[in-house]
Amino acid sequence: MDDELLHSLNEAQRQAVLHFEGPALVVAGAGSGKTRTVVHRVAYLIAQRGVFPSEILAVTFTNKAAEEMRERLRRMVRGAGELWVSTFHAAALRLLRVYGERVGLKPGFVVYDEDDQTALLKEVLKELGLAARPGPIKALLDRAKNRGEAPETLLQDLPEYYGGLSRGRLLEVVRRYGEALRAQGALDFGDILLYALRLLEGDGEVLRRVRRRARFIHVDEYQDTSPVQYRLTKLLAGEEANLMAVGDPDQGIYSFRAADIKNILEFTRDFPGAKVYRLEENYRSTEAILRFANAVIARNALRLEKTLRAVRPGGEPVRLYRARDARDEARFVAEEIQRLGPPFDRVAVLYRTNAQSRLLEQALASRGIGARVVGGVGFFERAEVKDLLAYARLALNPLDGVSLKRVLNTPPRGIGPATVEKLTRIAQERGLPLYEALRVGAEALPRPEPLRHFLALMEELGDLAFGPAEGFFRHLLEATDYPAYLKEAYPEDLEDRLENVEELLRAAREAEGLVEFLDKVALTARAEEPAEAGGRVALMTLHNAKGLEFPVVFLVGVEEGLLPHRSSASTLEGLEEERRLFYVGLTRAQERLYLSHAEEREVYGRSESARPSRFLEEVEEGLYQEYDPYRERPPRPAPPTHKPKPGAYRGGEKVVHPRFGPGTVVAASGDEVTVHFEGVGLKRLSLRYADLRPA
DNA sequence: GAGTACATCCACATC
DNA sequence: GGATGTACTC
Repeated sequence: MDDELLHSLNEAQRQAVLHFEGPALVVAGAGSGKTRTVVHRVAYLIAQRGVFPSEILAVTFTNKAAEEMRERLRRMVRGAGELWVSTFHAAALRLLRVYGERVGLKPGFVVYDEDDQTALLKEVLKELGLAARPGPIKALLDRAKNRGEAPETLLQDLPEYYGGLSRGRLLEVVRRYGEALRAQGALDFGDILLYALRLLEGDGEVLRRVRRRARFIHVDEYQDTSPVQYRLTKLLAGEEANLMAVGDPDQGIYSFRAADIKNILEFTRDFPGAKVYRLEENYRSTEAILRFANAVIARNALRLEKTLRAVRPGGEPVRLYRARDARDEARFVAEEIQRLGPPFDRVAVLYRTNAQSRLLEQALASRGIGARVVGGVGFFERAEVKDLLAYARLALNPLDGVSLKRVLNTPPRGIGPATVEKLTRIAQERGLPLYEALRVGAEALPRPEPLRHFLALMEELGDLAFGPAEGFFRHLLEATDYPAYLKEAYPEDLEDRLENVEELLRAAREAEGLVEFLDKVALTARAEEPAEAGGRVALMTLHNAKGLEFPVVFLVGVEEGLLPHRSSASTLEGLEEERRLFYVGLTRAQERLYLSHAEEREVYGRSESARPSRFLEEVEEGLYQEYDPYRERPPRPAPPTHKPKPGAYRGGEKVVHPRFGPGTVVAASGDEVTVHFEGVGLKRLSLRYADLRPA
């Protein structure tokens, strides 16, 4: 790298780039040229310090960020192919594919995604005869795994009953779940990092080898590292600690994944002698936008004091639109985008929750504005794609019970719930994996043909599993007559589903083998789907917007209950994280920033009044402008329905239900009422959900 | 075993 | 409003 490249950097960036050995923390404010700095530093290490590309590891937050960095390095550095650029999860999985057997993993182990994890938990609950829901237990498990703590430790802090289960029961479920994963040769997301940690902690030889491959380490988005990721980093960095952590405590937004901004706040304590570099010049946003953002984040206490300076003076004022309801808000967004005109891929609409995307999509579509939703229900979560992937996993690992159950009768082949029940019993009684129980069943059960059929199919697929991935799927489609099944099962959106199948084949074509393909799929975040902008507006959650930038940003739903979200507003930590989330959204904007809130919003399909976010009140009025392109708006229509609140009934009232018709309230307590409907009988209804009106 | 008709419970964000 | 689970039918 020559001097010219160094001169294209500002002073703080240059200092960071020139950092050589020992620990360093780069506190990089939003839009301060963070990636640029890291890329230059890597180039500098190689060109000026004689470091080999094969000695450098760069950890990014998403696969997409990894790809981008790899691409930028390829253009600057010779031998860039030798660099190890990857997410924590991908790096760990790669280690486990090579050394996994040293920590007791079977060669064909599979990675369970969230759905699989939930499915397995449900099985465990059923097996233990418990009626609890899997959701809260899953959250608990994930938290324990991300923190690297035994579930017992977390359980101690819980109330005696959690998710409807006693602590003892809960522990039983957690243990059984762990056993089931092991027996099936499966890892969940948390396990990937945990097993890698165990491997490196317990095997000196592997640790030495990996350290040689990672003499110089970069960790991006360090504020969002979990305790387990922290331990992995610390372990790899070792005594030498040629570690450069890059991040911004003001953008830590993943505490629900056990990320802990203490990791970055305490970096200099963890790594004594660490140099700190501060990138505080913001090249992205106009001064108007930045002043607003700075005013918001200044309210937080848990931060490293820093001031982001705007390089771009002036700019359009930040505008606030007060919408009547979410529909009005969506209309405003769509019409304003229309007013601004194409190209529309300059625009992003950001929201707190995925549920908010629907009205926005509709409003844009009805005006002929193309939109792409980043995230949401991802490609690899579509039923048809999951079916085919489940076959693939099962072919590689017959122990995988979750996949087996998914495909056993998909397409329907006469193996219904009753048969599955019998097979499960056989498996439990004889201590066999479910797949082996199938073989037993094929001999012992009264109707063995469907089972024999299925076993023969899986044998065939097993033979193909180590060939090219695309060939595997082509054979699978034909052998199961899968397209015909889709036609039968989903006549209304057959086209879409066939297109998804095609897309899967295309993706498989680019993979080397089935194992690599499945690993890649497992680690590919929903947000990272191939979604070429192509002149379309980007719609996404605030979380998904991290690391991106757009000339025009709409940040909608800036309301109490949404931002800050009702579930996080009760603690100081929660509130500060919500404020950081808002801050992340604001700092995505380069030139124009619109905020909006609605005075009424639907929650669970029922309209509720909403107040503007407290975050708006915290900002001086001069920093934004109220904006309403509809000066003369039509008079507000009367509220569509008035739904009774709990306590509205005592008994004896005449009411009307949209489906059951007229009836009489028999009893009421809180949200629950019992109503006698003429010709229907007694019904227990929840006032929150039922559209019950006085007659 | 498979299809339909409710009932239930939701959902905050994701590698 | 919508996905998922169940209870009931053929």
